[in-house]
Amino acid sequence: MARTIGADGRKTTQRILDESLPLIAKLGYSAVSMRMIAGAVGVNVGALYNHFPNKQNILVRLMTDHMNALLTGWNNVDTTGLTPAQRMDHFVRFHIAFNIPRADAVFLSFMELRSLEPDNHKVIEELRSQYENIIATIIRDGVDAHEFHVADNHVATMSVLGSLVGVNTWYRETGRLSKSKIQDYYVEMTFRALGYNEERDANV
Amino acid sequence: MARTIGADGRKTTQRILDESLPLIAKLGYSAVSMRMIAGAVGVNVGALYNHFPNKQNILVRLMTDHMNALLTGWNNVDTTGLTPAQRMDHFVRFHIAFNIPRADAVFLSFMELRSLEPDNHKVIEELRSQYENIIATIIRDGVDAHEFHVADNHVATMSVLGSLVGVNTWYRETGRLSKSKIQDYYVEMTFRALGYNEERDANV
DNA sequence: AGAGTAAAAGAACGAACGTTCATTTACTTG
DNA sequence: CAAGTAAATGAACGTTCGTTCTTTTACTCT
Repeated sequence: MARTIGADGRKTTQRILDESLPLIAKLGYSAVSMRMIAGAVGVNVGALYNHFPNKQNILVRLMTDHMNALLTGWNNVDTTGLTPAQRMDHFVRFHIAFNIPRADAVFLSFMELRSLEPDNHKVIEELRSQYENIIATIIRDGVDAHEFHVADNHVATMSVLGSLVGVNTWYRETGRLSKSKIQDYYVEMTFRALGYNEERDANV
Repeated sequence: MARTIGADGRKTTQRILDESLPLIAKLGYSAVSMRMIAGAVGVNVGALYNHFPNKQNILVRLMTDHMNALLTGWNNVDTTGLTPAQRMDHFVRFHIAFNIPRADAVFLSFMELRSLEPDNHKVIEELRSQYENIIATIIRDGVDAHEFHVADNHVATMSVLGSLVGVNTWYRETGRLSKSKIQDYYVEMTFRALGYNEERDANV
């Protein structure tokens, strides 16, 4: 056999990404072989190399595509004229809404950094820190505007991010809580953790 | 060559565990070969099989040892006669103090569940949920005692756990903040997130 | 001291790995 | 319709994988 009827390069490239994502998220990058991916796509191993130069490049594409979509997604949220607290409200809801349907990509992007060669690692790490900066900036602005009261900006940023990232580890589509209820709860807890509208200063 | 001078089975077993831990934490279970482990220990590949029946068993030992130490550690914290809020204070400090020096084991125990065969997976998952239950119980008791005010017990549990687990992803020994300052900050933010001593009820 | 066991070396096993390559076939373009 | 390119096959490459096995040596116990 050779080229099959209806074969389309762009479609095959996308299918490789689509099939790789859940495989790598479930089993880990090292545990997924090119033959597994080829099998899931329904193609011979060698054909993968028409679309990606090597295995690592598939992982890199998955990660950069996800991180870029995440940052672009937030950029498309209109926050002009909003107070820091209102921006945080929007951010928490955005993060949850964006990440829940992308559990595999989220997991992979946070977990498989260690599988990347140094140069690729740098690229992804940079995108990742841009996302952290979004939170850090909102918190700083909120503190400056006396809406938030935190003992330490960095610890607050990391605590908020950790709490949000954790949603993906336990949320199940079929669960008891709707997505919008979860958003409400997380906004509430985030605001509390950040000392929103407290009279007193942080007593630490 | 054969048996080396001074070779001691129990010591070698422990060395295998000690060397495997950072390797697997850094590279992932699948990416670490038995030859790498043997090399780190300073022993031939075949010798590993005098101490562990197979590769997976090394991972299982690392995980069970860690989870058991974690649960035992908390059991050894005396909380008799304490209010739920005081227990939470102790718990947050315990979690941070225990986990920071064990970053590799923490990471591995949460991340390599997917590398376990079903039976082993079940065992570790059970230990893991025991730990979640500690938090859930304190929160429930605190709500019953009107010390905490949360909209949803489970979401609150997961948010607190996520925020705490995240410490390990950013804490560095050489960082700006001492361990005890971090404990103070996290206790404060956890209490706030749980609506500690609020007059009003949760307004969600 | 001699017998039995514990702990290592080191070679070897087949299977699976990522990758390459020649080849074949389908599509596109002039 | 012919020439060139895109996209696949399937076999093969050299490595590395987890694991097994035989052999050798160090220690322990009577």
